[in-house]
Amino acid sequence: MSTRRDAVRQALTESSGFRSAQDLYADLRADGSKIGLTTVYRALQALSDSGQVDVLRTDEGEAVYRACDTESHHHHLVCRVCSTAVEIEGPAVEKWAVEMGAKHGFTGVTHTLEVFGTCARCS
Amino acid sequence: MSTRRDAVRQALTESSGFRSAQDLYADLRADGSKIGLTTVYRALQALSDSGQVDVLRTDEGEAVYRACDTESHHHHLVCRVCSTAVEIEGPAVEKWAVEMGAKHGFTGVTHTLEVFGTCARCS
DNA sequence: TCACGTTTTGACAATCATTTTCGTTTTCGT
DNA sequence: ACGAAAACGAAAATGATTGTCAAAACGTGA
Repeated sequence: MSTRRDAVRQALTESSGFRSAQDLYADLRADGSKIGLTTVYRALQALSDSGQVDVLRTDEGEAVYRACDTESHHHHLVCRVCSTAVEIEGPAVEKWAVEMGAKHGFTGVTHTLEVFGTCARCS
Repeated sequence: MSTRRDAVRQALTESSGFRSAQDLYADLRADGSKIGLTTVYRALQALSDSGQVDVLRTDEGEAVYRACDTESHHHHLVCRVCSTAVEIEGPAVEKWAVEMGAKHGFTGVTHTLEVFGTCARCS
């Protein structure tokens, strides 16, 4: 739809890692865009609502976003230094989570799982 | 050491779920304590630094704490409604995470994993 | 018990990411 | 081109968390 949202999506796509809203805003402005911070937040909200970008929280509680190749369920292997991420899958974990939930009487089970480390380039 | 820190630890222990600093502060004050919010944050910081309590972030980015039975590595099955949590282990997942890291050249691999659902009582 | 240096505490101010508010500008359909 | 609806952006508001700093509690040696 909007040119602004596309700009945000593209800024995100140009990075292979997770980026914060403030980050993206700074990048866009640095590239000459007159976009406002509010719009960046709105775009990211819309993109994550529609499942086009993944969101996760840093240890400090800041939200970071990533435009992933697939919209299907997956996890990430994230570099602690440069935040670059690789999409990974773990079928066994999915099953394990559901089983654990059932075992303790929990319904509607979901889970969050992220793997962190230092990538080859940053080592 | 301090009575204050013990008060926070106990307030946390009395709950089987994850609680936020603001939450604990409200509880303590409601119980008649004159403790300050700053002190609650300091106590939680110290307790988590020493590994006596586990911390995780809600979707909204708020930090929530829990006094777990074990200090060894484990994960949680958390009720989405009442936040009660059960400590769970997944040996297979631990190995999987490390393997995934190695496969992509990542070193110093760690991971975060939490399972969410609605507990039997809240269903 | 008293004086004094150290640690802990709590009221209040400062931060900082994120959200709201609210005019203004653009976009679209007709 | 025209008006309604959607998108924008600047600035103010929010809310959790942290920093500051003076007062209070503690411990200890005299």
